[in-house]
Amino acid sequence: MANTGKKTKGKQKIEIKMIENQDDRLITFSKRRSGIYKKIGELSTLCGNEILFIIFSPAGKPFTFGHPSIESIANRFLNGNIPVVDDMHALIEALRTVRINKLIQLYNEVQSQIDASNETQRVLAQQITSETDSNRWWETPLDQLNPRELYERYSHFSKLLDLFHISRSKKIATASSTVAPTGPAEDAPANFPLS
Amino acid sequence: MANTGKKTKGKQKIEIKMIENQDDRLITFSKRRSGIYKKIGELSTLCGNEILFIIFSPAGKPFTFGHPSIESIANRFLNGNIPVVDDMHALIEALRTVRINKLIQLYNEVQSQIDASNETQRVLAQQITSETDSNRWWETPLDQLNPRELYERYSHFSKLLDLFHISRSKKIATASSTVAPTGPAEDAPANFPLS
DNA sequence: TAATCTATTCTTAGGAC
DNA sequence: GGTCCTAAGAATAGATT
Repeated sequence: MANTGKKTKGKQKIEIKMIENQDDRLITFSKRRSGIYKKIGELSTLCGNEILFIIFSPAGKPFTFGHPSIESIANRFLNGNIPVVDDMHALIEALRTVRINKLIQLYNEVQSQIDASNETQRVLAQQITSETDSNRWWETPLDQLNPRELYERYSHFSKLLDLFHISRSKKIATASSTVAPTGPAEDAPANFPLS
Repeated sequence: MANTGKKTKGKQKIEIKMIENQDDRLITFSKRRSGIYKKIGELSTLCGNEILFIIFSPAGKPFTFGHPSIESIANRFLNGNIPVVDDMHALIEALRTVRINKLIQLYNEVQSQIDASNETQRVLAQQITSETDSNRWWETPLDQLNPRELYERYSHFSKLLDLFHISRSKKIATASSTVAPTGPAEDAPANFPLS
């Protein structure tokens, strides 16, 4: 037979650079992301460790993958499973671990609030236009590590919200007492000024 | 030649379950972690997206891998590169993205504070025993999403610190004003009571 | 501890549906 | 979007150095 008999070209070597064709890029993104999920799951199982994986799609949408459950990470310290603290260094390590776990837990809370279902999405959207509850998640500060930066961000947030006539009549609850009052809505530029 | 001539056994198939032998487990952890780093880097390059990867070693030590720089993710929103917000859903998405980016930034801050160098570690340890600055990082609350839980945690922290005669004379600064005063140090059980 | 080796398994690019 | 297929490239278990 003159024909090679090969039914497909099989895997081809590709150069590691941005895939220009959007369809190919999306396919590759999906395939390789799954492959990484699998590898993460295997590594977690093989080595008994805990993993958080966050990836932003080209469109900016975040995908996460945690192994095992992220809750197990967050609860490790709360359950009293504190590593033997036999010196100052170990204490610092333990506190760091807690802090990181808290981050993960926080992330997961946000994630579950948003991604739970389309219904949740609808409820959130409804709340924006009808409720005045100041305890909504996007209005609570994430932390107090950098009060100044946090203030600036929330100032931006409040402007954004104003642009959409959302929070005109509310105070933005933050850890800082010096948050500027949110002014009336203005015409909305695509990029609002930063200060 | 009766000998097979094979110099090694090559890659063997393994069952995906906890590797009991600690040496093998550590080797596998190191090898596969590198492999995942590589795949993440490739995916980021191929598809132009941004990735954060956090993995806790069996000993609890966190490893991170971000592609490209984590700063680029955190700054995306601050730089005014806000996606066109043409409806309420998109606004929610944008706010969520900011929130996640803030988490990433926070994580990175903690990471850099701790991992920068051994010297930083030493300085921190020294501060524990000699300074009274209430703004030290491990005493500032991460967030205010769950004040009750935060209070409980810091109550535990203060007990831990007491056990090591660290913070006997200080108040633990928290977002809550109802933090229990830290009592005198007691004998240190491996697992202190949770309430 | 880290790098190297090699045979084998695993992953995946490119299609087809 | 998802599945299946194949063949070739890539990763890696087990060992050595």
